[in-house]
Amino acid sequence: MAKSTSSQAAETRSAIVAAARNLFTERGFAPTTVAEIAAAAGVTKGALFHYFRTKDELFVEVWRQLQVEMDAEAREQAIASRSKSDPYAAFLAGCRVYLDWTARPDYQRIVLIDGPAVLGMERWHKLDFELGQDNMSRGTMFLAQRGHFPIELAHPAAILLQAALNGVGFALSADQPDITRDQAFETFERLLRGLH
Amino acid sequence: MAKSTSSQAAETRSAIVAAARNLFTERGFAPTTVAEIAAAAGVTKGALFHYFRTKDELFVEVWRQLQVEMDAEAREQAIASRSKSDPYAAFLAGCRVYLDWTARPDYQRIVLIDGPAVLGMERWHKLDFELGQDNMSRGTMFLAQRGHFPIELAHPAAILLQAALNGVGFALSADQPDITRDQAFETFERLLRGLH
DNA sequence: AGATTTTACATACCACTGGTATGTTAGTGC
DNA sequence: GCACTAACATACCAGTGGTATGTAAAATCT
Repeated sequence: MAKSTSSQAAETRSAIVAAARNLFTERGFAPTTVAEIAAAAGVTKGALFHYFRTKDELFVEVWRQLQVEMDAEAREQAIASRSKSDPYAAFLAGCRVYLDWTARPDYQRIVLIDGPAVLGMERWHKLDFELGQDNMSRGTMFLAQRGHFPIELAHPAAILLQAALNGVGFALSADQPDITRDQAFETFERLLRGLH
Repeated sequence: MAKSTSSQAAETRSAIVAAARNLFTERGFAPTTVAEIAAAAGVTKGALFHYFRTKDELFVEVWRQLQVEMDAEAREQAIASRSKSDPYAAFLAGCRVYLDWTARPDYQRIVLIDGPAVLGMERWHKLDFELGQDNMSRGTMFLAQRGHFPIELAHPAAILLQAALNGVGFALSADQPDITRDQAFETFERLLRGLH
């Protein structure tokens, strides 16, 4: 009794991804079993392994989905905040969106915590920094060009700043109220402007 | 044929921890089996589970060991670099030591990558920030007191800066030579001084 | 429009994993 | 010397990711 049309098949597939995303968020990658994922998606393990050769491969798909969503929103907000009076307002808006995402439990657990552990450092570095590092580097490059901070430090600065945003998400989502989102972003902005 | 004296027992225990540390560094937490660890330590699984109730518990011990070593070296260097002309030279020296550790493969894999995934966010946050965040906060607090940046941002700044150092270790240990250790630290210093 | 191949799953099964239960032997206090 | 415990070894188990195999429907070919 195979599902007939290919659109139904696509539905099945995305149901699996959605179920995996929920369970990975709630309980993390390792403690979540593929049987649970299949059950939550309303299919059997056979179906799951038909679409994904391994549990890791399914994880990568979920990981990618989150990154793409985040990136889309960041770009959207960056474009919306474009202004001629403050040429890097757009860049700053993108950073703000990214900061918000780092505080989201799904993004945090899947992308920031389990991501490096499952993918391994080399794949994670390649994928993650490909996506975010580029935007950040453009921002620091802009600052270097008009401030008096050396242009060869633009890339190192981008690395440091993106890592700072990654880490602050952990602090924000921890229940302890020793830091607010606005404080975090204000500090980030000061660090940025402090460069030039 | 139980090992007799308690000193021999301590040796066995530390052999297990050392073997685990090596294997966790080389292959990561999940792919390393307890049987491998026991074999590498020259004992059986029974011995391992005699000392550690669970694989996680063994991991925590390894994790702690690394953190303690790092902290000891940072403190040592900080004290050695104390000077009256530059009152926060000691703080900076500690940061430098920490940066070096974030680029080490064992510290990176065990503490920074697998740590959050295995411990979970809440335990990780508690343990890690207990150890490292405190030092960093003292440094930013010092800066806040004599610069013109608001003291309520000292703690957020500490969080951002430590995360920045965490992240830069990844970039440094990746084979790509787009950033050097000195560039990274110079940039970090600029960010620090930019605060006030 | 029948035959053939491919897709989309379900079912049954397997090797291996972390963990447990149960030995067994040497030391320790009395 | 005798109970008791610490320090392991051995045997075993439930659950896990993954595979091999089966099967019905859809797509494709002739």
